[in-house]
Amino acid sequence: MPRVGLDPAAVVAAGAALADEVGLANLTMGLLAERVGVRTPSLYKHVGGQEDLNRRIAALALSEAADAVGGAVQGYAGRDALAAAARAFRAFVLEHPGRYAATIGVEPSGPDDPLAIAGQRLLDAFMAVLRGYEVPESDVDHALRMLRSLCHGFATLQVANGFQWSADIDESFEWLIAFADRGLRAM
Amino acid sequence: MPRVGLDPAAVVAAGAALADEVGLANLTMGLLAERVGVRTPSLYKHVGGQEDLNRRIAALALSEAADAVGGAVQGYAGRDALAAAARAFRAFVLEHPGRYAATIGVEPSGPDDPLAIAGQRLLDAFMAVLRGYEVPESDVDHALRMLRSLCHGFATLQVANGFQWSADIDESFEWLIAFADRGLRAM
DNA sequence: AGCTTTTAGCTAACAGAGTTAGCCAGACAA
DNA sequence: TTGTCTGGCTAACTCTGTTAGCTAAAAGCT
Repeated sequence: MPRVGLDPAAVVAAGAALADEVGLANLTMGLLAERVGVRTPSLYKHVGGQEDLNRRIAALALSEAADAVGGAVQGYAGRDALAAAARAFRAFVLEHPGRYAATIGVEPSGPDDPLAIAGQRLLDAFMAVLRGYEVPESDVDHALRMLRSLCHGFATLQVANGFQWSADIDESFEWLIAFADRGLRAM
Repeated sequence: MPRVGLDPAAVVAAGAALADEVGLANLTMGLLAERVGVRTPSLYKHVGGQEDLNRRIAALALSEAADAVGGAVQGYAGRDALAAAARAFRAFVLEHPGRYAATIGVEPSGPDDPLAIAGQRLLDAFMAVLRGYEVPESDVDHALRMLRSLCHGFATLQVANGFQWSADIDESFEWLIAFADRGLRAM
């Protein structure tokens, strides 16, 4: 038996990539094993099982999303920052629908769970956007939730093909950014 | 063998109720069969299988959501209508998380698919809200998608326990309604 | 009522996915 | 070289979805 030299990170990365390709619902342990060149039970030497795999993929996805959004915002403020963050977030979800889907419904076990840390980093990136607007301290949490709901809702509806009729989706997203910008500036 | 007198509608209704109780991911054919007092294979006399069951639950959910939102809007206009629609939608998702989850990712097979009809009815209910604002014809689609993204995003994040820290969630939702109202009135 | 047809329930059986147990050889350290 | 650790393997089990084929209850017809 030639050793493949796997480790948990490699398994999780392959799982995330596979989830993006075939959809999270079709990510099976057998398929993942085949992809990394190993028999199914061998995966259990690296991850605890399907639920653990899902959590790790989710943590990876949130971390990558935080990097993408955080990086996109660098050097911008106000409307430019908002647009950059929103576009980066949506692009990430569209490019990595499987791994992003893994983030839905998972709950961190504690404050030092990598999942919680990655999620917080993503929130921080959006928080940085809000700093470019004069939103009262008491409204920051609400505004953050609004931004998150908007971006998450739009992106997930789009990947699920939830927008049926013909109007251009990119145009709608730009419209939505402008809408949020006007609202935030008017505070 | 005493006949139970099932029919597709009863199976779907029971499935939707069970999904709300145990979560869509834990809705199993065996569990549903037990719930309706029948052996598992007997379910296949009424629904085509798990995928078909999921589609039917989704159609039921969208239809009920359309009724809830449409009913709530009756007699209101402008901000009152927006608030009524948004609250009714979120309340529905919070009360019926399982059946609403079934709507995510399903695609209608054609224009006369009950799924498409129910989805259109829900959209129409939100469209009625927009009629109370002076939004230009060219922006209606974008505004509708914005409302949908907001409501869908907020509700799904909340049922997934996606809002971590302490600020009051109901308060955030009311803030969000006010935010959308200001933005729509300013067009 | 009696006969036929339909059909909703059943048991049996199978396929596929997740998981565990236990073995064995490759890699590394002394 | 030898011993330990560990990442791979096969075998086996459970649980879920599904199909096939049977039987009796209901429904319809004369």
